[in-house]
Amino acid sequence: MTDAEYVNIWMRPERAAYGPTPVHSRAKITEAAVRIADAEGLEAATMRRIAAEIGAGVMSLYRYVPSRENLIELMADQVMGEIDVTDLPSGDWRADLTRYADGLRNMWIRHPWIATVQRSLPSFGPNQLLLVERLMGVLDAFVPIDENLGLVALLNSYVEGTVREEISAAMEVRRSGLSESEWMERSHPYVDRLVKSGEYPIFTKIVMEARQPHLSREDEFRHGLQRVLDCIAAALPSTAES
Amino acid sequence: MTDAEYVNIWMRPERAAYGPTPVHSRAKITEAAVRIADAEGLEAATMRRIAAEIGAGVMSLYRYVPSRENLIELMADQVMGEIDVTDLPSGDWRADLTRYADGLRNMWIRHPWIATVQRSLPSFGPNQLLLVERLMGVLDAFVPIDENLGLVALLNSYVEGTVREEISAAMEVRRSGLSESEWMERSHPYVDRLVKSGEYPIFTKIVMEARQPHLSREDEFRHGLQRVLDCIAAALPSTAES
DNA sequence: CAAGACCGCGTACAAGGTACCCAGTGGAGG
DNA sequence: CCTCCACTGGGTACCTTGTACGCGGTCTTG
Repeated sequence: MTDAEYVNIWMRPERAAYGPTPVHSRAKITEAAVRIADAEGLEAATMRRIAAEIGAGVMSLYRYVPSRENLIELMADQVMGEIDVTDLPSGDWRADLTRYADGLRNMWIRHPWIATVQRSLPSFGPNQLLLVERLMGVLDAFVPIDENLGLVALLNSYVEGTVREEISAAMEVRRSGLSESEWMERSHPYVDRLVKSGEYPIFTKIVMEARQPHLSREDEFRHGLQRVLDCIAAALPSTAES
Repeated sequence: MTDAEYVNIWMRPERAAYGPTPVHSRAKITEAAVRIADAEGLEAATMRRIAAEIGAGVMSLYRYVPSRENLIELMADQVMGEIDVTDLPSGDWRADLTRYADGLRNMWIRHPWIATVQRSLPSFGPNQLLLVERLMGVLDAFVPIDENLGLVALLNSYVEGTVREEISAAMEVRRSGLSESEWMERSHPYVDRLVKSGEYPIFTKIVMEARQPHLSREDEFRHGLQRVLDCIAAALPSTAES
């Protein structure tokens, strides 16, 4: 079976039970890559950089991982594993989904590069799969599976959409290499021009509003989450009241 | 003012009013790049490829666009302009938001690479800004601006989240270079192993369900959209009934 | 103990973004 | 009309990055 014959990284055994004892491991490589991506962005996690991080030769990585793309899949699955879904479902679906949503949001904030990686069902890794199992188990007793899929998708979309927005400005600041205040300073003329043009009254309203004291990101998130949960509640039969 | 001094691509004039008449234009370059990305993915839209497409030298592109990253911003704004939001708000907020959601979804399906580009408010281009104006204008009369932001974010998240899911499998198929049936064939052993392991009952349920006849993507989208609109309705004052 | 599969990893190459340079062009000032 | 020079298209070259290939050493199996 040649390399290309494997469906995905999860079907490929890490090592064969033969030959010298490996010095490194997928786990070590993945952790190093995640560490670099967290600190400097996914594009900084080059094969050379990762190899340097763990004190390996660049090409040694390819003994453990078939390609950088596959490594990124490993990274994605790894951070999915950080979301605590033990003991789900607990019986209180609202509490369960809230816990999940918080966990997902915090994970994204810790690993903002996750926003740039595509994932699809057939390439789900073990952590991702377990997450789906536990998460969808929460509503499984109340609704048919496709309704469940829709509701979970709604929740996921809400969380990811919200966090994406939170993240994107922060990512741009980092990408520019400027400090946050320098970056704001730099953006000012553009925003100012738009506001002064008078053509964007609502944009202007947003900018003005942003200067007012308002809810913290956290509270804003909670508020929107309640809305989504209410929306989900409306789709459940009355037997699901918690 | 050196190149780096500009806030973003929108603050930088396309050309100076001096010297020989330019042969190309930002618009032509952007359109070519979008065409390539639509057909072969964003990573196929290299500077060399784009230059070849419009019959220009590679380095000529840099007379119009400071960098590939900025070009991608131009592309993103361009396709945002394809969403028809003329005459919004019409007075019927539900119809307006439905039209917008459909437009957004169709645009994403036409340009799936959009899923991989990050966008943030301070780098919004004219089309994106106009879209925000018109879209948020729909609910502006009914709710305060931060509530409006939250509701619009919910709608956007739903649409983008849903389309991302639709797209991701399709993108993976293309990336693999296989035909869809070959790809399904290839995935089979993995899915089979998971199902047979018995450890993933809900995943199994999803897979089984997928073999049953079910709603079309389109209908599924509409169904979920209704749910989101109901959720938005609940957040509006009674004066907003349409 | 011989064999062969596997180990770490150096070398080398292809692809892609882009800095730099050059010759040619055409509007502004004389 | 001529001169000047900021601008034009674009060729060459460099740097970064992913990764194919091969080598000398190692460890399990027959």
